[in-house]
Amino acid sequence: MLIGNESLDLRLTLVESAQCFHWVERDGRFGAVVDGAPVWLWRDGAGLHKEGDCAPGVLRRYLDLDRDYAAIAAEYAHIPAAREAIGLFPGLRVLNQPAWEALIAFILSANNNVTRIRGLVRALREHCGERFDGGLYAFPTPERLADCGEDELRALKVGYRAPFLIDTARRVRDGFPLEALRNMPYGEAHQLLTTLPGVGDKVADCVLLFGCGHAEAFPVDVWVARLLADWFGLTCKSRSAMAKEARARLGIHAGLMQQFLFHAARVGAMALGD
DNA sequence: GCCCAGGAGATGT
DNA sequence: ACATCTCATGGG
Repeated sequence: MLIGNESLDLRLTLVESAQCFHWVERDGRFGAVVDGAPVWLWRDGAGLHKEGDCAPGVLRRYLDLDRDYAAIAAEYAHIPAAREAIGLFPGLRVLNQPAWEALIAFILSANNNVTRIRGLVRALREHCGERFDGGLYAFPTPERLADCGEDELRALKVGYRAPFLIDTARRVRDGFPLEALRNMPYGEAHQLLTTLPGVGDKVADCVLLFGCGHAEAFPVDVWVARLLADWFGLTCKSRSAMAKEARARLGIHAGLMQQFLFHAARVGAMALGD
């Protein structure tokens, strides 16, 4: 079924840009469990297509298809590094994932690399997520993860993050208002998220940007810290101070811009100094 | 062996 | 508020 014909590079957005870690590519299609059902996405000459029970509107929102990225580009056209990064990746969009999935994935991301994060997310899904036809696994539910033992998760090689996953899952199971974060002011939502085990400033910003619709949330990891120093002249500040300054300079869509800059730096598409 | 990876938490000042 | 250390794991 055709779901749209907007500019969207599925591989870049769902896999390569490291904003989520669970989509699989098979025969040129991209699959995952979305909204409780397996979905496969692909593009041909007519546009973007889906196969699966997921409603088209749900996928359009997940893929951020209803946002005007040309308008975002115009917003940042006066900033050379920003303009260059946007121009390099015309098919990149910032996903709207379920907050719970972004939360678990980015707790695993701490002091880790993209390849290994992907492996850990897969191990977690295959160990305690629901299996569907076609070999796709859903994210484990908060209830299921809350009942895991620490040794059980350590056997999946999540290492010291095991208790973070379990304790955060218990907080969510017991009523932490994940869904309310979307409608809170950014600062309040950020502060509340950092009360969860394994969630610091950076992971909180990832959850807000990729899972709660807060486009101003600006995660600062090792790559973004380098790029802010090199391309924007921000140095000698803490990560949180860099994030605050970046939000001030880049405005209400700072986080969207961050994703273009992050990817440009990480894949070496724009040079970083030493 | 060392350093690094989409960092966070504990402890000390 | 800021600096330093440790925390598993795998790849270069």
